[in-house]
Amino acid sequence: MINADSAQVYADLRIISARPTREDEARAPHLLYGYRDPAQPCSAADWAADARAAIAEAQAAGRLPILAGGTGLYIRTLLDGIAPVPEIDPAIRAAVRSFSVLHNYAALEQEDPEAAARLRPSDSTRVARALEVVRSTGRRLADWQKERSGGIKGEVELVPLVLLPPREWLYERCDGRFEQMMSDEGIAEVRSLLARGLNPLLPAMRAIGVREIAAFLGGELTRAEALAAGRTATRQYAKRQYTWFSRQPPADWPRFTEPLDCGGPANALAEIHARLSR
RNA sequence: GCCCAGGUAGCUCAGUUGGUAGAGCACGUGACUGAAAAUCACGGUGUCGGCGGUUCGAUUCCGUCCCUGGGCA
Repeated sequence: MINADSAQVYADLRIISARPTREDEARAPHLLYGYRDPAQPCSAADWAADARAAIAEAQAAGRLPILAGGTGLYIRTLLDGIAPVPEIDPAIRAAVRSFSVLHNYAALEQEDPEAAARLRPSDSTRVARALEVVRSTGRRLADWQKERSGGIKGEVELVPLVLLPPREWLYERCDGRFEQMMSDEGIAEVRSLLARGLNPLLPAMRAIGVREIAAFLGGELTRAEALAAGRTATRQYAKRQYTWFSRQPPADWPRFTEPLDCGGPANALAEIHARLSR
């Protein structure tokens, strides 16, 4: 099993990211789960490189690699590749991220007007990315993006399956899942993560559940408020995944739309087996 | 029982000198090229508590009833 989820890569987030349990992990080798320190953020390209290695490792061992996870950009990067932008100068990155979108957008209009015209002035992540790329590499992001490298789509036999269970069923699961995160173990996990004093902008610090439970621990939210906020955030995230996986993957990837409880996973696996045996 | 305040979107509330109403959040739809559990865009979803009255027209004014909160007994 190879993880394709951007939060499950972080060591400190076993419960908060709903990683496979130790019992699950005992059933088969699991790779790329909890393998990174939250202090070192993982990018889509970082993960894709690790996933390529993990797939090669599985194949060398004569095992069938199964990727599972909900980060669409990661999977796309692995299969289709990504623009070969070099590492960004850390000082430039830190400087860009310390400014407001407003400030960065004004700078982008000067340094890469084409990108500024393409992006929303309020889109802080993309504005910052375009700006750090042009500053650090001296080349516009759009120029880099004319090329994609590292995709393994042509080198592997892919058996994709998109899971799109009924929305109502999914939302009930989201509510139940956040209740589990608000357990003593989940709260303890967030408490020790907070104790590390990491930059709150790091991906692991932004994971759903960390914010809400931190607010509860800090006395800004009651337990009930934190629970409600976490459930809402989980459902909203599920909806974004739903939109991505409904619309972004190629049309010929099969969509599995049944609930995934009580035989659902078995049905999904049967579908995979059926496709593999063809 | 009496007095006061309030009843407007799923929630918290604004507003309409009488011409059927709008913010935030929630919710819905979508975008997505190195932070993606991120970031962003679009959309108002409503017997304005009920019933009567005045009026060309009432969510708005009047009466009455119901409900909620507070106070006095």
